[in-house]
Parts: sequence; C-alpha cells; structure tokens
Amino acid sequence: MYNKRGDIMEKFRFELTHICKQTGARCGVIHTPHGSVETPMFMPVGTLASVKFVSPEELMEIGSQIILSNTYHLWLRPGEDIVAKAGGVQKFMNYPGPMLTDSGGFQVFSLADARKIKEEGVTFKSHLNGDTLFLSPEKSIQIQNKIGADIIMSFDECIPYPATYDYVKDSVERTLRWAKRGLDAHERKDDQALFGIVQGGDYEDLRRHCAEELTKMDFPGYSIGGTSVGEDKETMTRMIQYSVKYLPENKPRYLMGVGAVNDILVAIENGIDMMDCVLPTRIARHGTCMTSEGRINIKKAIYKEDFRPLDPECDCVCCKNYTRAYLNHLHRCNEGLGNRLMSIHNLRFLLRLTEQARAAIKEDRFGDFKKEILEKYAFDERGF
RNA sequence: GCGGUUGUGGUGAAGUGGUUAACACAUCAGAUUGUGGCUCUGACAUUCGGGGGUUCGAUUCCCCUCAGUCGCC
Repeated sequence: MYNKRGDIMEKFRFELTHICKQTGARCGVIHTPHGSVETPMFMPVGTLASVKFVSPEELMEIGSQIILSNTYHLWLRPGEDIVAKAGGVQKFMNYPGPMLTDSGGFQVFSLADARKIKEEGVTFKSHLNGDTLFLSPEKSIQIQNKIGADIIMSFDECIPYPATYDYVKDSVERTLRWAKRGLDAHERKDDQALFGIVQGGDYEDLRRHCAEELTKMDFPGYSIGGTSVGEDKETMTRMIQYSVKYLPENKPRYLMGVGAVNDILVAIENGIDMMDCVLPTRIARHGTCMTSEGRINIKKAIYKEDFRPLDPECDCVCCKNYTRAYLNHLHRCNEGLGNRLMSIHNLRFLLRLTEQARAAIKEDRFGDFKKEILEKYAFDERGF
C-alpha cells in the first residue's frame, strides 16, 4: 500500500471496484501521489502533523493508509512556510503515505473566539495568543498548497445543529461561493485533489442543492460536513443519505468527523468511502478503549488486577504484549506509554473494522457483516 | 521533668461561637465524533485527636488527657 520504493507520483484518481449487492456499500481505490488507499477506510487524525502519541512507523504497522492534518493548526504553528521548506507535510513529519488536510473551517467555528463571518471570509481570534486572524477560502487553499497534502478541503462553514432553515440556506449558498473561490485559487490541481464540502444541515433540499452545485464544479471528490455535531443518530443517517443521493457515483465521498463503530457501519452502508475521527485517539488518552467485549474504561478499579490483554481478539502491539492491569497502572501514573498503547489499539480496532468491511463488501454481504458486528460488540447508543 | 507549639476526610491544607466544614491531590463513577495531548462533569468528613466544662449553641473559648514536634534541664 505504501510507496516504500519511492514516490509514485500518480495523479489523483478514484477507482470504484465493487458495489455490495446486499447494500449500497462500495469498495474502491484512491490513487494519490504518495500511494494508494483502499476504500472504505478510516483515517487517523494528526492535527498538528502528529497523531498524538503514535509515530508514523507505528501507524504503518497497524494498517493506517492515510492520515489527516489540519490547516488552521499548522498555519498557526509552525507556519505553512516552514512546512513548505521541509518539503511538505509528509517529509516534515516523516510520513511517506498519503495525507489529507482539513481546511481549518471546523476550527474557526469550534475553537476560535469572537468570530465574524462575512462574504470575504472569517475574522476571529487565535486560540493561542488572541491575535486577530483572518481566514478566507483563498487563504485556506494557499496554505494547503504550501502544506502539500494529497487531498485538501475547501473552506466551509460547519453549521451547528440544530439550525433554522433560513440560516442553513444562507450558509450553504456562501459555502458554495467559497467552494468556487477555493477552486479558482487552487494552484496545485495536478498533485493535490481539492474536495468540495456538502452542507445543508438535515434539510434534504438544501443538501441536494449543495451536492448538485458542487458536482457542477466537478471536484475530484466530495466531503459531507456538518455531521457529528450533536445531532442524533437518525438525523446523522438522514444527513448522509440526503448528501450521497445527489453525489456522482464515480467520485469518492468523505464523511467528516465520524468515528463511532455504529456510525462507521451506517456510513459505509450508505456509500461512504472515507471517514476520519479524533474519537479513537481522544478516548484512548482519556482511558477508554473499544474492544471485542465492548467499551472498556481502563481507569476502573476492576482492572487493577486484571492480567488479561485489553482485547484478547486484537492483533495490535498493545493487546499482544500488555495486560489491563499494567495499562490501568500506566493511566493512574499518567505515563505516556499508556496513552500510546491505547491509542494504537483503538486505531487498530477501527482500521481492522474497515478492513473487514471491505472484505464483506467484496463478498456482497455487508448487510450481514454490519448486523454481526453490532450484535457481537453490543455497543451502546453512542455507538462505540 | 519543665516550657513552647501543633493535632480538621486517604494525603496536604483553609476556616468560623450559630443554617449544607473551603480548596487541592488521591479515590470512585461518568463524559468524549472534520483534536486547544496530560481534559471535562459528578460523588466523596452527620464531622474537626479523646474526655469534661462554659454557652441557647462549640471544630472554634476553658480544663484535663493523649499524640506529634521544637527548645531547655
């Protein structure tokens, strides 16, 4: 999967290889200048050019095919020029595989203070030092051009949920104008695939409108945004369906920010090809793991003398070599090794889930597979 | 032996003569979905070393006692 023999420098290309006859789930391959990626897949998040606690070497060991980084954060630190001088984000962090950068749109709306949205862009205060900053569709693309990921995102407004129809309508129109402006400003179309982002809240006509207008602009791929922002599962499913329904079949679909087991399965079932989420690494740092026995909070007292592996069915370095008692101890002592081992495990868990999903799709039995997983793992309503 | 000083939940440590005795850490439980790593939210001392007294009322005042600690002989 990884181009260990050197950069292939293949242009971005999506190859749809199979559609599950039982469901709408699809299998494919995304070719990028830094290697190929089998879909559907899950992408670990490395916001600051680092998947927290996990090295690129470890990521490759657990079958991670592509990782994310973030425009907003790299823009602030160390700055896109330094990343460019390093030879791009992959060289900077010694990650040889494909990468994707988010546009910074989400951060502007999730953590910046005192923001003002205007047609031109967004003015807001830096979360680091309070500096007044301005990010526009053009600026975001320019930064992403310098960071150099294989797949980049257009600058959008991540609409909160719930939002009124009128608000969402105006926001979608602006996001569409921003998408066009980003496309026009994009200077590396030959080696960076720019995705448009479908917004529209849970209103089908707005999702449809957004998807159709983006499709007219002919992006190499499409993202679905505005999900996993507090809506219930049924609403999220509808948002996905309202978007996928109006997107072209021959382009990859990236559902942004989704990483709970149930959600991943629902997404794949509905024709999603790519997903990313901080959930596996964040909950790992906070002591929670997804296992074949369901969710485990390693901090709990009952694991103090539990000398079994975290997940007896897992093939990761954590589960093959360490006990729950030791992980419990590491977490109590705030030792980084615990965060590292559990992050590796949670990522491996989701990566293996998508590996199995791909196999099931190829066998036209994704519906059965989804049912089996949900019955076996007994995840609760949160989905992990 | 004499004199001083201290004694508050697992630990450190506030506090006041008067309804539910701060706070921190630890402990226990919960959260976590396009990441501000080491986060957030709950729970947790019927009780202030022990005994007696003063007072309408004492963890807070007095006496005795026990324990730690410092100094002197």
